[in-house]
Amino acid sequence: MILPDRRKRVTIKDVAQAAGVSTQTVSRVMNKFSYVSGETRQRVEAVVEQLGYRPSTLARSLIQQRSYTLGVVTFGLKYIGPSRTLNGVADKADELGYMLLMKELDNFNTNRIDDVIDSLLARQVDGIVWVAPEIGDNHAWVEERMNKIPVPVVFLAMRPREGIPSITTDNFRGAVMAIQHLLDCGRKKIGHISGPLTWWEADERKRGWHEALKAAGIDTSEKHFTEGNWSSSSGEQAFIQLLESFPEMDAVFVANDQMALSVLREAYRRGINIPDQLAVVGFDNIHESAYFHPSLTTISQDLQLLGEQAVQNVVEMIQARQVNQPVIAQSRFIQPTLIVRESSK
Amino acid sequence: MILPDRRKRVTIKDVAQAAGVSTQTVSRVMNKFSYVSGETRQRVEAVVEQLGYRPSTLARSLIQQRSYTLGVVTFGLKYIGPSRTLNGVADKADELGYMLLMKELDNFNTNRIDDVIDSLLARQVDGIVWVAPEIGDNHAWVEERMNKIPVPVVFLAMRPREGIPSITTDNFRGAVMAIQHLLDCGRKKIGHISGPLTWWEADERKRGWHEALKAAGIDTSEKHFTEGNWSSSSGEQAFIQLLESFPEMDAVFVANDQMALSVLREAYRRGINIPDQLAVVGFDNIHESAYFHPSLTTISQDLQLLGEQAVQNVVEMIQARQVNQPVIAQSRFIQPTLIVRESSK
DNA sequence: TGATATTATGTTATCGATAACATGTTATCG
DNA sequence: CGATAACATGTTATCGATAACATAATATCA
Repeated sequence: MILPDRRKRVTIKDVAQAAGVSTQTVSRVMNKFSYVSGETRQRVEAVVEQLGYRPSTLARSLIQQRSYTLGVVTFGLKYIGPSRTLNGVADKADELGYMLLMKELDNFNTNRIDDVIDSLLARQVDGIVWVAPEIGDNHAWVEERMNKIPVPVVFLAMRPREGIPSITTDNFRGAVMAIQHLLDCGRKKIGHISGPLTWWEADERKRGWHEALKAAGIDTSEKHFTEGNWSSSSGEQAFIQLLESFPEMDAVFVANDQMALSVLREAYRRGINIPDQLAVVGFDNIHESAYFHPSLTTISQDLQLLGEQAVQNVVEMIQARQVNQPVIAQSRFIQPTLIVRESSK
Repeated sequence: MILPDRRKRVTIKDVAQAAGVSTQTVSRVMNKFSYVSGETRQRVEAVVEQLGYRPSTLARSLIQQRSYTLGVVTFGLKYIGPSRTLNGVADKADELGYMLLMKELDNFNTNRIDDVIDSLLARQVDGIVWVAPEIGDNHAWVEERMNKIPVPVVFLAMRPREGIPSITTDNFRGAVMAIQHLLDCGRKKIGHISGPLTWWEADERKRGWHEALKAAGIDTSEKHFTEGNWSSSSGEQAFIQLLESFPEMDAVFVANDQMALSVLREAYRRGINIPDQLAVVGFDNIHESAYFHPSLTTISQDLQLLGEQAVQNVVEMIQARQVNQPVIAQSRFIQPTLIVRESSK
């Protein structure tokens, strides 16, 4: 069948006229429910097909005060973590019939955050998923302004706050699991290479390292960890530094797999056998880590799932609001899992 | 300052009433141009500030037939390539004052593609950036339907087609550069591990490998390459198979860095020295490849830039159309670069 | 100084759809 | 068989903004 030229948009009026009915009847046909006779329905449907009519979601959103669109605020999309999360968000949104209006943050100043929120609201998003992580005080605005935002918002990778919906990997528990595993392997001198400690997630992982060791009666000090910035290159530096300040170290917990990768390489260069002399545990379980040499023991977090659940959450809140149910804001944790590979034993 | 409760939206009418002017005057103040007395302007601006009024982009889009929103169609977001591209798209869109309406494809059937396009158009996107790659005949619809789509569309990672705007890394040239480099290193028996050959990009890289060798007077046959699916695990399989069918191989060009990673590992396990016995060149230049062991020689493609240029392109086409200029559809290539590291010499 | 241009503001129509209300026709039932 | 419910369709108001047109006051110039 030859499709009609779509250069000028076909509107509900065109259809109504061509079918010899009112626009209201066309609307009824398009939206299924309510009474339309079989004959009329068929006639209208035929015209719809023939003209290639698609209702304007825009116009519908305006009158219904509802857009079936979610706002997504991201940060660091060029890294794999945020994009895996975004992927989960996109899949779930699609499944539930929502589109995504995306906004990538570049830096964090509060003015800009207001703009971002406003620009999403100006387009009538029904809810917002905040994928950008908590860094420094970049979420300071949350407590103050949340109740001014007229749609549900769910935060990811944010420190749980009373009365504000959030969902995040349990970074603390993940780190504890990593340390526990190393202790089980008989290691006692466990160092840590952290992510940038302004990041809440990095801080949690470091806290897990510290607390788990403390619980095992082992003290940690400044000498036992160094700070990276998530990148492989920073990991290399951090490792070299750590070797100097903590030479007797027999295991290291690295805050992400990228940094762990360069630990593996640098260890090899220096003739440090992994895992015999030094056990290594990463965090994230990126696809490649199973193919590092040696393959990397790591804490797996399901970011895809995280994204999906966040969308599920917002949509539930949207629906609850529709029927005027009270919306309960909850903070949820998703538990990561330990994947044991060659780099530890 | 205490922000007003945003639970009920502030409209232009509220502002007009509070300021004692007509809505039109408020509109004039918001949109700068046209005559408004200084006094009135100030009064209106004060009210806008006080009520926290933000115009509804939705309503504006409806009347202006223009949304300042671009549709983005992605595929495989959980992989790093597409997300780097998306990052470029997001940055540039932001810079040019556009928002992004995102749609992630899961699989490819033509019906769904129609739906995707329709759902974007129903929201009045001003243009579309098609980030999803060409796989099999999933772009077959393009030639037939492009002229029915009433807004500019730019395709990425698509075989250039007459009259259809596209922009893509020059995969063929990249592969040729890789092979040329290996030839320059004195290698003559150069194998190839390709991506899935239904992907146009994978096919181009393979073609580059084949043609470059042919130009150097070296024949290739079925035995000299195997096919992977981009993943590290498939790369491992493909490499093992290739070692069997092409044991005398002294270099291998691998279609992406993930697969190259497992080639490095498997070679190490088998005691094959890299680069002495076997030189390895990858493709993509992912962040980690500089930290592989040995570090990986690779072809770097700037996906961020690709995304940026695509947006630049669509926006130019949108603007041209605004002033009724003819829009010239061009296919553009972005040249990749060779990064020499330890895995070849 | 009267004609015309500029400035300032308001009124009405419009974008494309649905909500709310109205009306007429056909079934159904006691 | 008359009353009421169910079905079928149309008319008008509305969402929140801007376009197009109208009007009035002031400024400018021959």
